Amino acid sequence: MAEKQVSRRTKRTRKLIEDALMSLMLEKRYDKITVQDIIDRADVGRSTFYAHFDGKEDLLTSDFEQLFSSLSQQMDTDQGDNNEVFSTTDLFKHIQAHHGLYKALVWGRGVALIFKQGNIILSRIFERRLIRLVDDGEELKVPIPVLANHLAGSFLTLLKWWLDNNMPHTPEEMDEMYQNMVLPGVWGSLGRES
Amino acid sequence: MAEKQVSRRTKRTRKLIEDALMSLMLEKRYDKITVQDIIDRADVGRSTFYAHFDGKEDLLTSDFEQLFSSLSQQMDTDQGDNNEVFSTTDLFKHIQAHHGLYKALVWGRGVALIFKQGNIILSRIFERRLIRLVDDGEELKVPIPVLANHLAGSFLTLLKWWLDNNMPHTPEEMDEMYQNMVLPGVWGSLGRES
DNA sequence: ATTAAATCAAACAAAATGTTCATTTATGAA
DNA sequence: TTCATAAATGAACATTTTGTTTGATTTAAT
Repeated sequence: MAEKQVSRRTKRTRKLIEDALMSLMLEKRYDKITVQDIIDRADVGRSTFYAHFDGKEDLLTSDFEQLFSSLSQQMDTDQGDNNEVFSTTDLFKHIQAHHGLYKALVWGRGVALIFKQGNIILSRIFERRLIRLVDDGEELKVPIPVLANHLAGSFLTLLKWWLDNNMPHTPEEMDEMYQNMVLPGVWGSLGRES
Repeated sequence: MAEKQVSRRTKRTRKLIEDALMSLMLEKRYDKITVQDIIDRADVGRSTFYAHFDGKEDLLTSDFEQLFSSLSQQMDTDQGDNNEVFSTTDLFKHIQAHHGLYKALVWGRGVALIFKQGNIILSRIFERRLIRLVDDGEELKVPIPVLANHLAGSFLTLLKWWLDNNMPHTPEEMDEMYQNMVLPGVWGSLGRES
């Protein structure tokens, strides 16, 4: 995997631009932000911007993917014992640590991306975990993909609520609520007792 | 409430434009659609468009509000007996009836709007229903607003899955899955047995 | 048939997006 | 430190999209 060779100058510039977008996103809706705004804030030439990104869209996805890939990586190593197959404490912690960033994303067009990309990534993770729990051929009240989708969606919904309300609870408390609301239904749908 | 006096001609034109946007949204992402696209499709003059709407944004919210207001109205009259406080069959039916429209909305920028506006409207409804179920002062594992948010979010997540997968189940089946996944957690969080 | 409202096309101004290029600046390898 | 070169600059430019204005036409209600 040939490490992409990037000069520190390039790295710095990219970071300048990315940070500019983030800071702007805290102030106004993504679709109201122009490229001009970004390069003004980043104090970077117009041509420089286009040398690095194809446009606003590209910039946003770049930011976002970076963020979520570190997260999904963490969740994947982090298997958890059987009692905590669906623990989200670490997720909430990760997000608390980067909450400025996430908050920015949860605003404007960010919501769409979070709910799309985030759902895809999390669903995949939950699906893998669910499959380990059921014997194949087993008849379920709710199909696995729907369950996985539900687990991911519920998490993201709760996450959004948390961020929208300035994180009034600890990650542990949030996880507890999540477990309370979601687990009974999941176990039931799998035909298990909690 | 003086009924707004609109000529049928105006109504027709507005509908032409609204339909044009809908049909375009099935083809490409909302933010890639230009006003030019819309008026070409609607076969309507540029000035006419701006006579009716402030811009694309205005048009979309107009479409959306119209759709969701009829829905929330229906849900509000439709109280349901105690066993079906959280029945969503009618919701799924309503959406099936307008699925072209919803599918369009669930695409591009629509997702953001659905998950924002839709969540607000549904949360309000669920919150009212939840309040009727608990004695005040009662200590809950999960606060009512969080529960309401969860109910709304789970519904919208499931709805999106349904539409994304070309509605492979009947509204009744979808509602059953919804109940299976969501109710046990809600009753548990309220400190009740199902 | 008359009239007022609504639509039209076409031409604008203004804003935002991308591209190009000659010039300057910083980087890292020698 | 030196120096070749990769990267950033900014200013000019073409293009696209937006939103407004005009005055000529069409349409629908009385």
